[in-house]
Amino acid sequence: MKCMDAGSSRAWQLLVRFFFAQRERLPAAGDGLDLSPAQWHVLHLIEPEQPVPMGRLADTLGCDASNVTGLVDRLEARGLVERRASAGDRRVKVLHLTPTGSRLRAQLLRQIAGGSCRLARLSSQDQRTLVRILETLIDDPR
Amino acid sequence: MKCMDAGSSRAWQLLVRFFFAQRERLPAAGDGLDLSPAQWHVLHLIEPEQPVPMGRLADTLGCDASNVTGLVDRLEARGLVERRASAGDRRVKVLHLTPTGSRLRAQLLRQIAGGSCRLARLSSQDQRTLVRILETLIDDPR
DNA sequence: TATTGTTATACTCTATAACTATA
DNA sequence: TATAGTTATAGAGTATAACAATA
Repeated sequence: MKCMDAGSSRAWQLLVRFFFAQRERLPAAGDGLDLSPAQWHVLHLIEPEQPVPMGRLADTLGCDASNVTGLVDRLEARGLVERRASAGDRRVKVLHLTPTGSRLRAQLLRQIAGGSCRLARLSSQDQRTLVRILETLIDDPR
Repeated sequence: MKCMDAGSSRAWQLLVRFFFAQRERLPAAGDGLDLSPAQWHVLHLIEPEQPVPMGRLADTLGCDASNVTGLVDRLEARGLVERRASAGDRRVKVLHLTPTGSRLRAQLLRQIAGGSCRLARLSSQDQRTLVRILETLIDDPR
């Protein structure tokens, strides 16, 4: 199969290794904030003033809708997000960050930024290239 | 703090998002093999003919020892790994891959290699750059 | 006494299937 | 009928605390 050429295969192997190495450190990142990795991810995905429908969240997370229900239940119980009925289609519920949620998210982003120390050692050019490549990888459908 | 400059912070955020995006897709990778992400990870870590003590596995996974007990219980129930008492210290149990486990692990590695499809769409130059950058990130101590 | 792994317990994450309300 | 979200249920992952066997 042509997707296993040397360059991309090597890059993939490195990404997987880097991914696993960092993954173990991610829960620690949200540790002081009492967030599980999944909650951490959800909070990361909802930007203030930019509400997200639950269905889209399920798509982005790549998990079942029933799962999102529980996830949001817990976040809502902590007063971090709010469900509101969508104006156009009343079956849809959109998620808004509360002020508390917004503040916690900001803390979270600061913690994430703190993890970028290694990346800061890259040259500016490499940083730009990395950003561009990652954007390609993330945006590319499937 | 100087590690929070715009370029590295953006790159880090994208890396984190990419990790999570992949994380949700990992079960799919082991899907045909009926492996959860955690089991996937454990099997990935035990090389044939190179047994691993349970304690070291807990360290590598970054989780509690009690967690490893359950994880290994399920793998052992499927005949993929085997607990054996260590010769030197009989408190320690080392994990060996069974022939079945070894075969499944080989399949797993082939699937991982297949995951490089997205990366194959990058230009050769980008692939080389990505490899170089990732090597820097991984080799750099902490 | 200290360490390795297990057990008991509790909570979160995850999926499937059946259900409700809306379209 | 089809879709968005919920509920019920079950299994896996995770941590803490108490425990057994060994050092």
